[in-house]
Amino acid sequence: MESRAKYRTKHRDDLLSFLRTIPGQHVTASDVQAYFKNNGKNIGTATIYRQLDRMVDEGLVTKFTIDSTSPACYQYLEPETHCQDDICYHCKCEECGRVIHLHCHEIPEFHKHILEHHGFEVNSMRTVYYGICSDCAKKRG
Amino acid sequence: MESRAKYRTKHRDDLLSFLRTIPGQHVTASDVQAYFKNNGKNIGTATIYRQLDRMVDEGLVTKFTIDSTSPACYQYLEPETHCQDDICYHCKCEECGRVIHLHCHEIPEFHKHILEHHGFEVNSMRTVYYGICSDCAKKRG
DNA sequence: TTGCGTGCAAAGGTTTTGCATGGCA
DNA sequence: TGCCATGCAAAACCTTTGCACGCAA
Repeated sequence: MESRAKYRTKHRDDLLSFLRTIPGQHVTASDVQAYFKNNGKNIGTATIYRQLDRMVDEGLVTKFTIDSTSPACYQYLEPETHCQDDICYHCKCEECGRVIHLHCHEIPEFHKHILEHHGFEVNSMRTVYYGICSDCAKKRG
Repeated sequence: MESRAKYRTKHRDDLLSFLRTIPGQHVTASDVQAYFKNNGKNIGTATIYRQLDRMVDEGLVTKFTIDSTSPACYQYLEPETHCQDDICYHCKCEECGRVIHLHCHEIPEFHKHILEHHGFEVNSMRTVYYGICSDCAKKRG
């Protein structure tokens, strides 16, 4: 099945340019819209969702959800960091709600174990580790 | 800070009884409401959300989200499997939607690493590994 | 010229909230 | 009796959809 021909539009270029200025960061559709509004450019909500979803399909961007009440997050994937070594993993603190980006070499090895011994191929971009961050652990005592 | 006194109500008992009949299964708030409606009992939407969220706080139930458009899932946690040795870990297949319960001794060790080297205390009951199950991987070829 | 992209507004669906009433302790 | 729980409806919120028009190729 062929996919439809895709056009390169000004909005798409603007979106990609913006995303490239914030590598590794998470933004919501509404964050993106606010950024353009602050810079005098208006992009419709639907357009932002449509372009972002298209980029997810194209593998340029990942999308993930922390929980059902907060909006979806999008993150631009830098082409040069597509190698397994520099992927960041997401830890969400259940107490303060902060999302910590973890760079840990043991995680890919752990995922490899799960694949080889349990046949399940973990999607690193999608999986979120829930727990308590060090700051909140200290406060708890 | 003290937490408020909590009451034991008929709706709460009904909800817990129902959840205990479907251990390891995931239900949405709307599934739960439909179940009671089919059995002639009416429980308001808000009540279901409020009780379910309270059970999550109490550690009786876990809640997780597949993506931002589908509703949140709730799962009753059987008390007898609360001991560390028999905790099962949840893997959700992004393709077929199935949830695989994994018993793996490397997971607690991995979580220990995250805690000791990165200061983040993973909550095993809440964390869900997203990815592709072996069946779907085979179908993909 | 063809058909994809866009804007706007409306619709769709889930979850939360306000308030009066009912029920547990 | 004092709070907490509930029901109902409305509100809030994110995301998708329909349609007419604009624009890329």
